[in-house]
Formats: sequence, C-alpha cells, structure tokens
Amino acid sequence: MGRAPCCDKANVKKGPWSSEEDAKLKSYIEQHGTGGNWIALPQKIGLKRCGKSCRLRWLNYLRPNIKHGGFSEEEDNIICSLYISIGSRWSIIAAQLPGRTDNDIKNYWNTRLKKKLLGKQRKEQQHGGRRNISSQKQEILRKGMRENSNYMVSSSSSSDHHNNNQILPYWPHELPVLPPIPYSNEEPRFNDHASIRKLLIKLGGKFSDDDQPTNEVTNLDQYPLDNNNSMVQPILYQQQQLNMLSAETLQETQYNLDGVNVSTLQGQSCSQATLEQMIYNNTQKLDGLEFLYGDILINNNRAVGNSEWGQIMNSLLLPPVVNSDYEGLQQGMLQDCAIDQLRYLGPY
DNA sequence: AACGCGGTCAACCGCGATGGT
DNA sequence: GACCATCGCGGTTGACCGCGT
Repeated sequence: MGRAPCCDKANVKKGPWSSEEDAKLKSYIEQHGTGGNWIALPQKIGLKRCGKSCRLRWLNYLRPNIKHGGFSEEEDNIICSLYISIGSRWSIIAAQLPGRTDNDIKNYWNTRLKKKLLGKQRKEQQHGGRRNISSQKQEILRKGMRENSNYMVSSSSSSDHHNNNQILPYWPHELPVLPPIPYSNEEPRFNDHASIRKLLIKLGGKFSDDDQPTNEVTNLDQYPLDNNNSMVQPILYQQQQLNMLSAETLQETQYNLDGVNVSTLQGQSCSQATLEQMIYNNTQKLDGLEFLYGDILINNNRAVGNSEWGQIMNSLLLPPVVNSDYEGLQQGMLQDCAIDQLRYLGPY
C-alpha cells in the first residue's frame, strides 16, 4: 500500500503560478500567516493548488527579501566552502546566505558552479595541473614546517574561537563554520558529491578565475601544519571547526555517527570508552571520509572512471604517499578527534 | 523563418523526519 | 509504541528562452 497523496491530485492545478494566484497567496500569508498548516491553506483562500506547492511558492518566490540571481564571488566561495564541509545540504547552505533559497542555490550549483569548477580544472590541466598542485602542496608543507611548528592539538580547545577564525581568512566571521562530516557513499563514483567535494578541496575550495598569484589562501592553506605529520591536519581542522560549532547548529544539522545523533549525546552521561568505541567503529568504514585525508585514501582507492568526472579526478591524483603506519596513525587521529569532540559536547 | 540544441530555473515528486493523538 | 498528518529536504523534470545553423 502506497502513501496517501497529500492532496486530491485531480482537483489541483499544476505548473507555473499566475500573478492572481501569487497575489492571493501573498496577501493571505501577510495578513494571517500560514496558520501552521500548509495543506489546509489553499482551501482557505480558494486556490486550486497543493499545500506543498503553496509552501514552495511562498518560500522560493513570494517571501519578502528574496534575492534572485546575481551571485557574488563571495557567495560562490561560501557555497563552495560549505559544500566541501557538509555536501549537498542546500537548506543549511541557504541559511548562511540571507535572501537565498535552497532551491536557488541548488540550481545555481547544478547549472553554473559545477561547470565553473570544470572549467577551472581544465585550466589547471592546461598549465600542468597535476604537477602544479603537487608542487604547490610541497611548498605549503615547507611553509608549514617553518611557520607552524608550534601548532598543537590542544590549540583546538573551544576557547580558541578567535584564533581559529584566523585560519579561515575568507570565511565571513558572522557565519557559523560547519565541520566536514562523515559522508557515506556505498559505492563511491566520480560524479557523486564526495568526488566533487574532493575536487573542490584540491582546487582550494574557491572558484576565483583569477590566475594571478594572490594572497588568498587555499583550503590546503587553511589546514595549519604540524611539523610531525602533515596528514594530521585535515583532522585537526575538522576538530577546530567542530569546536567552533554552536550547540544550536549541531542540533539543527544533526550529524550522525552510525545512526546515533551527535546532538543527542549532549548532556548525557556516557562512558568515554563507549563513545570512543562508537566513533571509532564509525570511522572504520571510511566511506566518504576519504576526503578528510586528502590524497592518502584517493591514492589507496584508485579507481578508473570513464566519466568526465572520472577523468578529472584521475588527472588530479598524486603519487602515492608512503606511510607504513598509516592505519595506526589514522586510528589514533580519529580517536583523538573523537575525544576532542566529546569534550566539546559535554561532560562524560 | 524554422529548427535544433543547450542552459536556466520554477515546480514537482518522493521520502525521511517530526509532532500530535 | 503505533499510527497518521504534515513538514522539509534533495533530486529530478519539463517549460521556456536564447543562440547558432
């Protein structure tokens, strides 16, 4: 037995809205509000529309202070950065861009930004992209060795919000910073969100077409470097970002660890060992987490894609990173990360 | 002028989440 | 706890438009 339809399909008008319908809906909501029931609303005002359709029309078009089109470079970068962090959660991304709707951002991403990304990647290839990225990374590593030797895990304590912001130069300060979260893809493909995100990370998470050298830092720069092992940095970065999250944001976005909502852990007493184990078990899967490790997993998980995305991703692959103790390191990092997350989430 | 094609975007659809009973 | 109605989200569709041939 299927789900009952939300409205009588036969008596409901579909397709584009007329100006009369718009006017009816707008004036009613402005005077009375939605009444907390979208399904009943169209009958109340004599619209032959589905309640869901009314809601969508209001949210995406009629609502006051809606902006359409004309995305700025800064908005591009925000969308891009958030996409790296949280994936295709358009509603959350839209919440960070006043006046923008999730539908708008989704359309903008699918029709423009993704292509912009492709174009930029081709440019990189024409300029010897693979070697460029590699050498750029090495330069960053060297720079990190010199300048960030004091960076320690403890610097990610929740009291360091201001310091943390300093490593996100183009991130508007009023915006909550969302952490990269486990991203599950049972069968990773090159044209899926995770792959696009990896590509974005490789490209620095920015869409500036500017080929001139700038002082803008890439996402690689955003990971402060540890002189012991640079691979730790994305995880530390994740920790920092998580620490910066407000409890409200966490609850709103409801990050899950193997079905356990992180937000529900707040205020609950639970043994450290149990929670560590729980998070550790989750990270064992590694599906989708690979973007947190940059090249390491990409290279350990080499796949041949026939799609355009596949070719792009393959072109970006770097020589394998040799790390005999990778697994141990990884587990240690993840457990440390888990412990730090739990510290943030509350006493245990 | 007619046609085909690709890009854009408003709207639809289905499903999971949520809240009330 | 089960059930139901509704909400909210992300993916997809299809109408429309501009451009090239």
